[in-house]
Amino acid sequence: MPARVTTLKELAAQLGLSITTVSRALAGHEQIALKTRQRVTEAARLAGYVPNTAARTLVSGRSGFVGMVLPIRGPNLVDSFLGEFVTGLGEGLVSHGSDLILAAAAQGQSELSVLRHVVESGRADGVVVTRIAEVDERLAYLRQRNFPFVAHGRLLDGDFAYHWLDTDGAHAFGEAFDMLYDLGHRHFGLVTISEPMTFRHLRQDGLAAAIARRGDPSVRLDVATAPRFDRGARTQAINRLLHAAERPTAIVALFDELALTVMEEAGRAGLAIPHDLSVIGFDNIAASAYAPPGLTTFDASIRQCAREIGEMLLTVIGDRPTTPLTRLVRPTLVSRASHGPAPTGRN
Amino acid sequence: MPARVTTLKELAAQLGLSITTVSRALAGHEQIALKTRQRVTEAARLAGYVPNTAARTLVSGRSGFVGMVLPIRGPNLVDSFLGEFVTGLGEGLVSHGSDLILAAAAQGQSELSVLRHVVESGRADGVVVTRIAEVDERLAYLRQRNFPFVAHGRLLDGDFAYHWLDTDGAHAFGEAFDMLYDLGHRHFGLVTISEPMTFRHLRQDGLAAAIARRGDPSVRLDVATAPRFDRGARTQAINRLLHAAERPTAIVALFDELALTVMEEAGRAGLAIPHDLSVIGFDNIAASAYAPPGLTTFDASIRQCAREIGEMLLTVIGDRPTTPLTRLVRPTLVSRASHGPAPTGRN
DNA sequence: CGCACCATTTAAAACGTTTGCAATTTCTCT
DNA sequence: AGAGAAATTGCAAACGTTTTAAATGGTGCG
Repeated sequence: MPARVTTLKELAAQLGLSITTVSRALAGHEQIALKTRQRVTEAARLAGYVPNTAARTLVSGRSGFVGMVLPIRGPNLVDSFLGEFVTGLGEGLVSHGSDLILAAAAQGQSELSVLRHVVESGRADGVVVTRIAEVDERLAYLRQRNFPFVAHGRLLDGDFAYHWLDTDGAHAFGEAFDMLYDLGHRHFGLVTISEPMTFRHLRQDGLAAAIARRGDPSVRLDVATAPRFDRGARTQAINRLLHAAERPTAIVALFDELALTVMEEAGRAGLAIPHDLSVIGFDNIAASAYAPPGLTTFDASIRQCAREIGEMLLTVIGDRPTTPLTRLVRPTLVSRASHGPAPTGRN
Repeated sequence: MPARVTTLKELAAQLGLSITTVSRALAGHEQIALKTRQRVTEAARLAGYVPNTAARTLVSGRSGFVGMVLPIRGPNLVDSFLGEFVTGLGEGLVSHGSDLILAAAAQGQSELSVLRHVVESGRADGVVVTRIAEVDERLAYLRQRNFPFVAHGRLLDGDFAYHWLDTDGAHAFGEAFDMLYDLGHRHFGLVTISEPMTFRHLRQDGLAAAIARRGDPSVRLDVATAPRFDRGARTQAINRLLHAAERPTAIVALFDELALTVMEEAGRAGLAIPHDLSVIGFDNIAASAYAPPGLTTFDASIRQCAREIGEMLLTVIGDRPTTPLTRLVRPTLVSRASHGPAPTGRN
């Protein structure tokens, strides 16, 4: 390894040129003689010169970073998409040479305060916001701050324009209903969460809309609700559904974790899947492929979405488009063995 | 929201003080009068002032960031620990207010070049290196560069001192062998990968050592090897093991993904687990709990380890300890239903 | 030979912060 | 009141880069 040249100054001294010329040569300015440019580039390469990020950021106002807040939840709660999401985001950013900053929000610390810190400190040129709440203070802040961001998810009311990419959960849930209806199911269960996240709303509405479209008054929908991270309450709610006098023949869960719990509890109650009960989830997490008999679910291709989000954000940072970039991604059905025809006789 | 004050200069002007005083007051210097300190702090709070990271980094030489390279592999290959690891790391860093930088290495781009870029650009004060190879150019670079880092994993030969945290895979594999031996197993299979990662070496050595310790010449070990990311070759190697004239009664896999494939292929071959074949994995990924009959494996508590790595790295950055910080974490056995007594009759 | 013009290079300011040292103010004591 | 010490505050440089505006040197032409 050659002697390390840290700074432009050192490189300039070594070449007998001014800092300005070296800087411009490396930036490829036409006004610098081609021969000089080549000489400088070669010397920089040899010296392993990498421009100092802090200095460049300070003068240019661009850090080349994209930020994201990482909420730290209870000791055993890890966002099941984080790995995929971060990989996709990295993939989307790498072509422009941008890096990702993950700023952790400790338990109890508001996500907004961390977000503000990231934004106001100039650490990032833009941010990604995920898991949109029905009333989302982060979006409100970013908007009034006029800071570049892309949301993974939508607000319910389009009261202000912003850039987002969302999974079309409404469509998926409609598709799930139609499929189950065509298999003879009339009595449905929905397992959902109590938190005011917009994706919950959208998926439920998609289900309701599909039911309404069908216009069959014999269709019945029972809903079980529990807080997102309360495993006990979740199990309880699901069991109420499973042990009701009239049990649904098909249960749709807001996401796979819930669907897997449904399958577990159904097994415990002696119900065979899909013979006695059809179950459909959403997200296609790894475990869903392995949980017998294999969960039918929807794949939202998180990594691909995150990649697009990264690319969108780079566009937003670079071009500051005035019309919102929006993208609705339709999830694909992953048909496994947890759904089937409605049971014929009453059990 | 109050009018935004971005800079120290503006804040100083507003308070009728010099930049120096404001800076010192916010830093809590004793030499600034208490009353002034309080007045400044309050004004800063009100104005929502957050110091500019670039400027601070430039002058102090500390960025407050910890870096990590994120290798982008094939479209469907996501590091299964990434989510947990990143969460733990964030958790470890958050108390000191450090953020995490994830620099993606595009497919085909060398991880080292990205690491160099992160280091030389002054983006990070220290880095985390995972998945240590038997000959690891990243470690060599960081060492000669004398740059703070903590490795997740060990080199095989302790030829130079560095800071690391590792999972005691050798111990776990010994434990697995002992348990299976005591259950009557004598013919073992090992499913492993061909890449020269040190964790492979350590785990295999742990197994070999346990076998040697037992000193029973009737113990036999067959090894199936395949490239880490080649699913076809993996299946093939496993099937050679399963369909050998004399089939092992117990298979130990280097990690859960391999163990799950073993269970799948065993099922396909009509073998009942654990009746005909015991399988033990390593890592305790989410799917292992769901894959019937439930994979017995070892939990390495990645999140907790990553958290410790984060804390170690902050110590390394702050104190530059001369003696290496090392920590060997013993994984815990997660006993599920994929292992049992050796089959009595010969099949 | 001198002037204008072009190509190429450079000096200096700026970004926002921290910090060594100096300056100012306030206090204490005689 | 005045000197000296102590407490408090401020000036100015520095970090490494980009960029504006200006300087330098060379060439062709009259």
